[in-house]
Amino acid sequence: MARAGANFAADHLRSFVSRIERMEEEKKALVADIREIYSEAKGMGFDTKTLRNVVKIRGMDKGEYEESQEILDLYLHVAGHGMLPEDNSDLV
Amino acid sequence: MARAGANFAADHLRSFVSRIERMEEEKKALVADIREIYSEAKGMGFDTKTLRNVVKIRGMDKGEYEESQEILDLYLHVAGHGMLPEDNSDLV
Amino acid sequence: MARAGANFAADHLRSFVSRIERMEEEKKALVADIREIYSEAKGMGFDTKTLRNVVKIRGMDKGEYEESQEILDLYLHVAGHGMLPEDNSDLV
Amino acid sequence: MARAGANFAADHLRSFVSRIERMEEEKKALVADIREIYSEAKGMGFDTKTLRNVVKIRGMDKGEYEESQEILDLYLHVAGHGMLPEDNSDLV
DNA sequence: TATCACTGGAAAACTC
DNA sequence: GAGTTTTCCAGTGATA
Repeated sequence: MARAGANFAADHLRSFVSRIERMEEEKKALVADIREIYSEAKGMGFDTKTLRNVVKIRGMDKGEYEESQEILDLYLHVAGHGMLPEDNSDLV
Repeated sequence: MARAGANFAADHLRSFVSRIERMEEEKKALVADIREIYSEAKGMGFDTKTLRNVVKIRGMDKGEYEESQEILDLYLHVAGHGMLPEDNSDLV
Repeated sequence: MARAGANFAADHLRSFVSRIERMEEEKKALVADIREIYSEAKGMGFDTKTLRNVVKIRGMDKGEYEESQEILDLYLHVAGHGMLPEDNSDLV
Repeated sequence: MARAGANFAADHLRSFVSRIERMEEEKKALVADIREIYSEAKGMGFDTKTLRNVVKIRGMDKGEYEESQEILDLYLHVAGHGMLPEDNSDLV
């Protein structure tokens, strides 16, 4: 049989493509499931946006979140007043 | 001339469409300008996401922001511990 | 026992959060697996970018069809108001 | 004078915020104007939804063309690797 | 009022 | 590890 090498490669290619496509399907289903849970929570009166925030924050490094809050506070202070509050930072 | 009414309507339609399209262009340009400012700020070392947050919060009613923060804190507490912190709320 | 409602809600909140976090973990693992397959294919001499394009094209057909249907619906809606195709000249 | 750097940064931050807020206001006004035009057209007997569709279709052509070009690029990239069109049979 | 669709931003993932 | 692209979600506006 001619082109044995090509067939060999083609077989592998087919295999890779089908494996990937199968996993993409699983991933897609998983995303749909997650969305479904949020929807369910919403149906019970929970605030979806806040819930997403909770999951995000819990997934963050602890200090990471606090730091981002501090930066936000600093920006808010500076934007809202004529002078820097404590003069203890270069802002960025 | 026949179809005077139709032409009349067509003239108005043309006018409406062109006026709308012109304003849509202006709006598009404005959005691009705003994005440009954020980009400029970023180039000076400011954190873009935080900056957007500042603008958003400043545009919110004051109590509104504080309330959303309190709800977030409550959710975080509940999600992170086995019991409710103060027992003074129905959560939602 | 007092506060049954709050504890009930808290239990649900914890349940939602843990279910979501668990699924997010699965999703994360799945993404890693997919990446692994691409890596394996690359090791066998396949061009990763091309392989991704193949998967994308194969998955795109359905979506493309639906999108073209939506555009057709738009045209039909306009045409249904006597603006297309004969009256087209009156539009611009 | 100490802290010149911080004040400098603070001034810039305030400037960015006020410029953005001003432009957001303009954008808001523009959106209101567009809505007003649609309302005016409606008052003259035009169907608002159809009118919006007309504007959308007229604005869509360019984008649609670019999208089809991207799809073509995908195909060409795959074809450039000897997978299309003759070797198509080996793919699936 | 509430749902639907769309635009625009944030985050994630792949590439180099 | 940085930049770019892609995917996802929040917010806004229109419609019923």
